[in-house]
Amino acid sequence: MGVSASLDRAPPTPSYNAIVEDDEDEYKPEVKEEDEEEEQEYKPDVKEEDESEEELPLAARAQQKRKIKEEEEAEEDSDDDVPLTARKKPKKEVKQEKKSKKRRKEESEEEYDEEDYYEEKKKKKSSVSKSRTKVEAVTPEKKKKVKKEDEEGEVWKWWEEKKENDGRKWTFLEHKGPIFAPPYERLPSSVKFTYNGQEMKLSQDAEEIATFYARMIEHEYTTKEAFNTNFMKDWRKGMTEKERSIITDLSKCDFRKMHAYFVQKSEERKAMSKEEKKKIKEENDALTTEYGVCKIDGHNEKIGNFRIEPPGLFRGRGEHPKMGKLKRRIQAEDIVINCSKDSKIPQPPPGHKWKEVRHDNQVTWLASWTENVQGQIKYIMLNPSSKLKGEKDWQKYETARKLALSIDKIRQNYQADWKSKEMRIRQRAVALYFIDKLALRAGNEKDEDQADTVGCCSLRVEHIQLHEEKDGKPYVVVFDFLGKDSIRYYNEVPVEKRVFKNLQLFVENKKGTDDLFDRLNTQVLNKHLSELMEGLTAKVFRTYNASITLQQQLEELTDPNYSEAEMILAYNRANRAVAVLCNHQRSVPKSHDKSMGNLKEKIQTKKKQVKEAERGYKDAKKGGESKVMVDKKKTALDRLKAQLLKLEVQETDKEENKTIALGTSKLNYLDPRISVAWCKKYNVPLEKIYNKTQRAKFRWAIDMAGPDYVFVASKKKKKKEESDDDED
DNA sequence: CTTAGCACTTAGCACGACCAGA
DNA sequence: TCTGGTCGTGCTAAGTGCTAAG
Repeated sequence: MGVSASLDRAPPTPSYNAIVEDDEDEYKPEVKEEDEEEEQEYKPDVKEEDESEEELPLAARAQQKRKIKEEEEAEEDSDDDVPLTARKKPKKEVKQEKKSKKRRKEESEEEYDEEDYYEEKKKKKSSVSKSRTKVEAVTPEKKKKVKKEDEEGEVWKWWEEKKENDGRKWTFLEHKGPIFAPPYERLPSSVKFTYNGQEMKLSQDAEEIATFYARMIEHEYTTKEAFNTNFMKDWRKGMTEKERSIITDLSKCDFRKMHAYFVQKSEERKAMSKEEKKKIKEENDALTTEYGVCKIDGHNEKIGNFRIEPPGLFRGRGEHPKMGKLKRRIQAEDIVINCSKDSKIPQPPPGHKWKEVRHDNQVTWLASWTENVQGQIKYIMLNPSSKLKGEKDWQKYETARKLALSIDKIRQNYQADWKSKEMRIRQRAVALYFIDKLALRAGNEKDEDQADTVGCCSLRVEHIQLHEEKDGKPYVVVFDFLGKDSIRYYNEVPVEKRVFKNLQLFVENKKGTDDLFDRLNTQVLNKHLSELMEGLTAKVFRTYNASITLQQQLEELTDPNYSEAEMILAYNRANRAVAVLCNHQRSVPKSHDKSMGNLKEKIQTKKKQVKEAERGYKDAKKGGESKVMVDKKKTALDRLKAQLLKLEVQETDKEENKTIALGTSKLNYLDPRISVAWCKKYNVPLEKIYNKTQRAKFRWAIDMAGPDYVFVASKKKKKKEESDDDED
């Protein structure tokens, strides 16, 4: 099966036969008139271009360009080379409680015409791919087995089953609905709130909202103006007429008693006896067993979040304009339930009704509600260990692997586009280059009422600096912007001259607050990408580059003779390379310095011990002690040395990990089969790499990948595929 | 087309359970 | 047994990207 042999256990994505050899012309790079010589640049008639005017001093060139630009602008509306923003309409009003249309297709979906077709296909396929799971092989009584298997926590090997490709996500779904936040309990009357020094008994609603704030007064959120303003506004809405007339100034509110009360409460909780804690845990487990599991297509699967978010104050990240707003309590009346028609419909709490019960098997969620702060829909969905999530995950990595097959082409393609005469194409090409090289996020447009963060397509001029030369390197672009979650991205990147010149062009005559890529947005980019490869979007590059980096790094950093500790350090380093690439950060753990100090101390002590042991050993040897004695000392010395090494490794690891979060990439970007294969190949226990949750999530990969699995075969080795069958 | 709505993935942080060393 | 620290887990915000509506 040639190239796709290593992919052939990959049902999720259709049509791998489309992928052929690297150099196959799969898509038409619409590069017009490609020029052979570097400098023999295609000359756009009106537009400026970059290289061929090399000789002109920069300033002169700039002027020239500016002039052209002006002309260009003068007749802008006639061509399609118009900044996208110019077409954009002003921001829409904030829609809080939009009535959503309920016209759904779910009623009709029971009978699909294609059904038979898929049945057919399934039958044909199943003779080949039907799994030989021990469980299933023995009994044809699948149903019975299944029940047993789930009770005992055995594995549903869905990845060995044929995947349907209609949009249907399930055929049977039954669950108990969500768990609601516990009702508000009033404060004991001994806990006083004072306003302007005056004791005040608050109404229930006002008190509840006050407690949300009181819990947070130690947090730096409460020092932010936006937080306080938003809170005050929403709090006042929850007050009675009378309260509202009195409480007008947050700074006159004294929440300290309330705060102290909660601190005390939490200490009491901590101080509970073993038995009490156990009892609570058991009650909790019981709830989890009842509500945390659903029945889907003959299997029990865990639900991810079956508890409704409790009311509280919205905590946005970064400078979120809505921070401090009240997140109101969710009732059954807010909840839409999704389940099978023929399932036991979940019961709303006594005296309540669901907002709606629907039976939409085109979606994966079990329940949803609209949150009031941002007007977004929240969902209750399955746990990552579920088939529905796992299959999607698997498919994601298969798409990334597929990208590997055409990445060379795509790179050539966008490099050629750097010279395009069309501005929008150049912008697209440079943006794509960043996405590919730097693993930037796509960068969708955002509303004003969210924190000001950007991704690639939404970069603004103020987010980059261009240096003809920096620290001895030519053509350096300095990126400095806030990305997702307001995490800062700072990077100094030497780029190709062409890219640099293009950027100078994009920046020209723009204010810092103007879009860098004014003729590009994510839809345009993704449209283009989907033409290059089926299923290709901007985010695939992140997955691809993350996974391939891990594979390469592992290859590079692993020495088969390593001890287990060294193996793990090697793995973490490879993982870290990816985390750095993807800019996955974390705040330095509070205890970092301290625990680092402890570690260092330990190392010192251990060093001393090693020295002593060394001396002891030498003395024994010289002193002509018995062979047994000498050997004993030698063993002791070796053990100490090993311990020291382990500590030192730990130290390195810890220091390097200070501000880098490994978890995110491990969970979301790294094809788990790479890690599994590596573990199997070098006999590293998988538990050292993946904890229990992670192993559950990646069960499919653990089962599937053998020691020889490769994410992508290294270049020009794609012929000998048969051996890459990762069976078992 | 553009835009809004929707579904789903990706993200860092807080907190509590648990564990190793004093 | 206590304590300090680490780690796992839950939580929920914040992204991406597709599609239907306007």
